[in-house]
Amino acid sequence: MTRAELAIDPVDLARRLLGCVVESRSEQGVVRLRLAEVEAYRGLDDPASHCYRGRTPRNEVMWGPAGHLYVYFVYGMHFCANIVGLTDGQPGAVLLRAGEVVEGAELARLRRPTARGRGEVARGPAVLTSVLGLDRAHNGADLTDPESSVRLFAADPVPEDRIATGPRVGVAAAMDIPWRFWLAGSPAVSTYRRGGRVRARANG
DNA sequence: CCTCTGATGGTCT
DNA sequence: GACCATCAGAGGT
Repeated sequence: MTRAELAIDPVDLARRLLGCVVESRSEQGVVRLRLAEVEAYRGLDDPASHCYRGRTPRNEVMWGPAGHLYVYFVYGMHFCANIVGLTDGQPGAVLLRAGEVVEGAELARLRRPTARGRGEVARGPAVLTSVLGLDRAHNGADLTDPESSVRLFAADPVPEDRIATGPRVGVAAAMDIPWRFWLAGSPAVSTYRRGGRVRARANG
């Protein structure tokens, strides 16, 4: 995808990214996955965002430009990947939470031998990130660069009635903001309740 | 089916 | 030193 296509409000970008394909190439091979679940983190007034308390070395990439990867380390052992959207003076990105593996299931399984889904799906942001083989070395990677080892490919926009929404997962703040989006009925999106905090409903 | 917990270290106050 | 945008496995409050 082009930078212009990605330089939009992160909440709109989250919806736009559903169905799009992320490709990761390495010496091990190629994994491509179709995004099925994402979350938007936008602006200085979003208490769940890493940027809520201002610009720091960690969140630097979130301040733009659009189309770059923001990869962060969490819980002492996992990485999560985001795609930066329009910043326009405000930081913003979309967390990649789940996807269907459309190519490289064998490699995906090799990278996550114990993950649910047996390599055909990547459920959860840390699983998705490791299935793509991404870590801190990929922080800041340009997804719009044809030479990049990580790229993003557009899909036809998903019809509104195929998109479900709900509160973001694992955040204590802003539980009332429904900035989690997923493909209704996708096998990559777990219906498993996490800590009784997940509440959502498909629109169609 | 469900809920709870240990693992493990970077980041910021 | 508290707080994590988590995962997978264990065990039944």
